[in-house]
Amino acid sequence: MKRVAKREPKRKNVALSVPPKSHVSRDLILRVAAQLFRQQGYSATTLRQIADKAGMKAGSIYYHFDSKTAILDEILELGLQRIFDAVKASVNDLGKGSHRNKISAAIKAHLVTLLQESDYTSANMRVYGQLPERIKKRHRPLRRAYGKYWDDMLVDAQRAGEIRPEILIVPLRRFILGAMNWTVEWFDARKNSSVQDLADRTTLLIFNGILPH
Amino acid sequence: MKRVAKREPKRKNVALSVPPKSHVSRDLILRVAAQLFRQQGYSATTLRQIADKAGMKAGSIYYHFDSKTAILDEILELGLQRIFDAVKASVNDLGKGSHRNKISAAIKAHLVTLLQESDYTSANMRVYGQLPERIKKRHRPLRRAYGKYWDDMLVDAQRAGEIRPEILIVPLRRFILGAMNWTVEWFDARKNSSVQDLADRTTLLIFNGILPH
Amino acid sequence: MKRVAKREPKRKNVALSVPPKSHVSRDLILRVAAQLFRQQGYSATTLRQIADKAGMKAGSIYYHFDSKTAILDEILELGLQRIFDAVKASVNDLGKGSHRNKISAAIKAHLVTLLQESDYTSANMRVYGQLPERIKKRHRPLRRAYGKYWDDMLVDAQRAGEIRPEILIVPLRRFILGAMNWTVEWFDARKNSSVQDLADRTTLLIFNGILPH
Amino acid sequence: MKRVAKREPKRKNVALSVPPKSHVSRDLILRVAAQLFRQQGYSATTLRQIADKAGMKAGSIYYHFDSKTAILDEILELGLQRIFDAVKASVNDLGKGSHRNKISAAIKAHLVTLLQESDYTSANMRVYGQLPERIKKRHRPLRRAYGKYWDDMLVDAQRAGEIRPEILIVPLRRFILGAMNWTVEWFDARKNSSVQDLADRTTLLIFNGILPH
DNA sequence: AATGAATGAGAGTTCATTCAT
DNA sequence: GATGAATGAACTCTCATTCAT
Repeated sequence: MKRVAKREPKRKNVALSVPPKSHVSRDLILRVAAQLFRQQGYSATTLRQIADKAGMKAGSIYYHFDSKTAILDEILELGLQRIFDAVKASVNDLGKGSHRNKISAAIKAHLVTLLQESDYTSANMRVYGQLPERIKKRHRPLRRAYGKYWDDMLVDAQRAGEIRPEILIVPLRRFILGAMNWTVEWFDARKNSSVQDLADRTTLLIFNGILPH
Repeated sequence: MKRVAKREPKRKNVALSVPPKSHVSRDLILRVAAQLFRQQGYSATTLRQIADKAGMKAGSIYYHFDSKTAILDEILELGLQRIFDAVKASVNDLGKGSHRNKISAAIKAHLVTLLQESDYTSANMRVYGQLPERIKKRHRPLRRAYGKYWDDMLVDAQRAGEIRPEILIVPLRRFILGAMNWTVEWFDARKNSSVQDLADRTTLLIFNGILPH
Repeated sequence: MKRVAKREPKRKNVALSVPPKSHVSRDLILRVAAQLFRQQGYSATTLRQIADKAGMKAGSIYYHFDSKTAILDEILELGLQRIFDAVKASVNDLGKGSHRNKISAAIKAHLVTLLQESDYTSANMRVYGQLPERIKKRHRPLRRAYGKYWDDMLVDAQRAGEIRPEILIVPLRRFILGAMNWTVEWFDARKNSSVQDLADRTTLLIFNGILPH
Repeated sequence: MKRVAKREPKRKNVALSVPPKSHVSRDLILRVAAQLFRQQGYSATTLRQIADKAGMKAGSIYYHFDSKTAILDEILELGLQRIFDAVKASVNDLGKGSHRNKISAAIKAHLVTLLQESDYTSANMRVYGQLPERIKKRHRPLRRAYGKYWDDMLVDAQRAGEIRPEILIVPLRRFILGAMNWTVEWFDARKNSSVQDLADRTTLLIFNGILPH
C-alpha cells in the first residue's frame, strides 16, 4: 500500500548491463504465477505455491508486488498485450497480402503465442472469465481493442468478398477466437504434435469447413 | 464419509407424488452451486455463498452432502451426463438422417444444453480443466466416452464422404467442441440473441467455413 | 430444557410387567454411551456415535435425555453408586469377619465391578478427572462418601492393629484405589486372565508388599 | 505437511546463546498445550485455548506445528522420554546399589518427574489411554521399551531374592506404575505435601505392604 | 532484497441441539 | 418414540498480508 513496487530500480551496473537482481526476481514471480494460474486458476493458487516455485518465501513477494491481485493484473495485461503484439506484427510483416493471408497469419500468431510463447497469454484466456467484475473491468479496454482489431480485419475481408456475405462478423470473431482459445484446455506441448501443425489444421477448418465442395 | 446421501428416500406420498423435502433441498443446493461454480470457478466459491443462495446455513449443506467436493463431483457427473443424453437423444430422434443432419443435430443439442438447459453442464465445461488431477480422474471415463461418441459419428460421416478426407478426426472433434464450449465464456442468455440462432450460425461455419465457394 | 426427561413413563402394561419401550431405549443409550465414554473420553464421543451404536438417530436421544451432559451425569452417578453398593454388599456379607477379610472383600468387589460388571463404573473412573469443575462438583459428595467409607474401614483396621501404625490413612486409600483404578487403562477382558486372579494378586501386593519377610 | 518444523535454526548469536524467537514460541506452545491436555484431555482442548495461554492467535500455531495432532505427538514423545531418562539416570547414579535401592530410586524418579518436573509427562499418562488407535500406535514402541526397562529391573531383583518368588513380574510392574500414575488424578502441587514425601510413602507401601510383620 | 514470525479474516467442517412431523 | 432437516456456534486449518530484522 504505502510501499510502491519499484519497476525501475536504480541501476548500478549500466555499463555491464547486468539486470538488477530485483528485476530478475520480479520476472520469475510473474512467470511462475502465470503458470500456476493457468493450471489451477487464480483463486486455487496460493502465494506460497508461487513463492515455492520461485525459490523464496511468501512474504518476499511483497517486496515486488503490492498484492496477489497486482500480480494477476500484470499477468492479464502482459498476456493480452503479448498476443496482440504478436498478431499485429505477423500481420504487418505480410505487407500487402490478401485478406485471406492476413487472417491466416493472425490465426497462427494467436495460436503460437497462446500455446508456445507465453504462460501469461494462456493464463489470461483461461482465468479471465471467472474473475470478479471488479478485476475484469480494468482489462476490458484492451480486450475490446483486441476484439476490434479482429473485427476490422474480418470486415475488410468480407467487403473484399473473401468472407461469405451472410456471415455476421461478431459471432464469427467469437467463433474463431473461441475455437483457438479452447485449445488451452487440452493442448500439451510435451505430448501433442507441433503448434504449427495445429495452426494449419485450424486455419483450414475455419476457411473451408468440413464439407467437401 | 459414512453417511450416504440418500437419493431415493422411502416415499410416503406416492399417490400425490410430492417430492420429499430433502430431495428438494438437495436439488436446490446442486443448482445454485452449479451456477456459482460456473460464474466464479470452484475454489472461489464458498459453501457460505452456496448456502446463502439456497436459503440455508453453511452447516446444513452437510446434511445432504459429505463435502464440497461431493457437490462438485455430482455436478460434474450430472452436467456431462445431461449433455451426453441430450445429444444422443436428438441424434436418435432423426432416425435415418444423413450424416450431415446428425452432426447438425448434435451441435444444436450440445449448444442448447450447454447454454440454456443446464448450469450443471456449463459449470462442468468451465471448471473441469482447472481441477486437481485427483478429481479429474473420477470423471475421465465419461468424458472419454462422450469424445468417442463424437469421434464415431465423425468417422462415419467421413467414410460416407460427407467430411473431407484429409481432415483428421480427433483434432476436428476438439475444434468443434472447443468452438462450442467457449461460448460459455461470453454468452449471456439475457443479452444475446437466441441460442437457436447461435447454433445455426455455428453449424454453418463448421460445415462451410468462411470462404465463398 | 423445557421438556423434562421422563424417568417414569406411565406404564400401560403393569400386569404383564413388560418394560416400556422408552425404558429400554433409555438404558441402551446409557450403556453404549458409557462404553464410548470409557474408550474415547467424554468430549471425543459424539451424540451421533452414541445414537449409531444404539440404533437410532441423534435427535432421538433428546426424547430420553435433556443433553449430553445429562447422560454423563447419570453415568457418573450410576457408576459410582454401583461400585459403592457392590463394595458395601460384599463387606456386609462377611458378617463378622476380620478387618483383613473386609478389606480383601472390598478390593475384590471394587475390581470386579470396575472391570467386569459395569461400563458405567469404568467410564466414571476414567473420565471424571478431566471434566470441568462445573460437572465434577455435582458428583463430589458421593465421591467423598465412597472415600470416607474406605477411610473408616482402614482406620478400624489400623486401630485393631491389622495395619501398621505409621501408615497414613488418606494416602493409603489413594494408593489402593489408584492401583485398582489404573487397571482400566490396560485390562482387556478378552485377552487377560480372569478378574478374580487379578484381584487376588492385587490383594496380596497390598497386604504384603514385594519384599520377602 | 510439507513444512518441516525446524528445531535447529541457524543461530546468529552463538556467543550470547540467545535462543531464537521461533524456538521460544514453539516451546511455549508445547508447554501450555501439555498443561491443558493434562487438565482437560486432548479433545476437550481447543487450539484457541492453547493460543490464548501462549499469548498468540490460533492461526499462528500453524507456523510452528502442522496440526493439533503434531503437538500431541511431540508432547507424548517428550513426556515419556523425559520420565524414562530421569528414571534411568537416577538408577545409574546409584552405581552398585542393592536391587531394593534401584527400585526405590526408580519409583522416586518416576513420581517426581510425573508430578513436579514435567507437564509433558503427566499429560502423557493421563491422555494416552483414550486416544484413537492411530495415534497410540506411533508411541507404542517407546512405551514398550519403558515397560521392559522396569520388567528387567524387577526380574533381576526377584532373581536376587529381593522380591518374593511367587509374584509375577508383569502384573507387578502394572501395579507399581498404576499406583504411581493414578496420583496425577488427585495430586495438586499447591495443596499437597511434598512429592518427596509421597514418594517415600509409596515406596514403603510397595515394599512392605500394609500388614504388620 | 528477503526472511521469520505473526495476524485476522474466513475457509470447510463438526456437533450438540431443536422441532415439526 | 423416533426421525428428517435444519441451525448456530465453535472447531481445525488456510491464506493473503504485515513488519521488524
